[in-house]
Amino acid sequence: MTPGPRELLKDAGLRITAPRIAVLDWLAEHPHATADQVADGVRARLGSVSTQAVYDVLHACARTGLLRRIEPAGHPARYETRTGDNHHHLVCRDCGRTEDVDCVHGAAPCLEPLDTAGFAVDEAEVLFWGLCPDCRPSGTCQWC
Amino acid sequence: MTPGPRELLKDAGLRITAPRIAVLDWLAEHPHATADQVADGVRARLGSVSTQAVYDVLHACARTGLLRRIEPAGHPARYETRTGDNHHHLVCRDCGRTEDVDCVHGAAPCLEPLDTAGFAVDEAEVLFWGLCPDCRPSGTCQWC
DNA sequence: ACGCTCTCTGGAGTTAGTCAAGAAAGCGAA
DNA sequence: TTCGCTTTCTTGACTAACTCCAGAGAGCGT
Repeated sequence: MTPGPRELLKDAGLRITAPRIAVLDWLAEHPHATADQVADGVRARLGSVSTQAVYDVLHACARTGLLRRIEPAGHPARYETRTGDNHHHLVCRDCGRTEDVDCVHGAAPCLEPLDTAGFAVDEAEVLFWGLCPDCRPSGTCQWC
Repeated sequence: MTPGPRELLKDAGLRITAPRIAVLDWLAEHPHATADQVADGVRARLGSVSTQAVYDVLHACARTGLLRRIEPAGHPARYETRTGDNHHHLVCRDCGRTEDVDCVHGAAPCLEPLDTAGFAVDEAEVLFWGLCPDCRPSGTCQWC
């Protein structure tokens, strides 16, 4: 049994509040949502929540590892509850739709650069760019 | 001998204008610069260039393959003249400093997702996140 | 040298998010 | 179960990094 939002928040040392529970609940059902979408979803459930509160919750949860933040270039940030494993993402260049892809190489960090130039590397992020099925057949397709 | 900006622009079917030459010249000397930095550099050379012109040049050149655009999450986009090969990047979480890394696996596309979920994938982007030598020794370091 | 078309200028507008101050609410201790 | 400290939420102003638009200006093929 996976732990509910209350346990997750408690274990992370965060206070249990209605906005936080609603954000985690909603994101569990709607992975890869933007902050805007999360705000809408949470408001539908709680009535009224400030934008700032949503951003605070998302940041607090991302910081403590309850949520993972994905920021595809040119698109607003997206959040997901699937953390801990080192999976990667497919992103549609057109609509920003994002899907999970399992790690190509097994365990994290999955890839190591040849020369780190003195950087302390802690994560290898892999994004696969393309067009999703919905955007692909349109006339704007530049790959066919 | 590598071709100069004029030849590159001509071959790409773009008009040869002072802002374009200046942008390409300046970027060749300062890889991984932001649009802001490019604008400053170009203005230092030409006197006065509109922000819009800089963005237009960067977009036109990125579209025709003269420049590559890198957009690390949470940092402004950066541009580089090294295109054609499938190299990747090291990005500092703190200051956004970006460095080249040669492809971990040889030839492009270098990686293939196991399941593309119907996406037409055309690029695998790899970003190595960490802290650069300048940001690393500071007290805010969370990895040591 | 002409004129079509692409490019640049200047200014307003947008998106996605941050900052700050005070009110409200969680939660450990009494 | 109440107190009071601290975190969290609300409201509203603010910012960075772009984008959009209309018109002026400048390449370049003929």
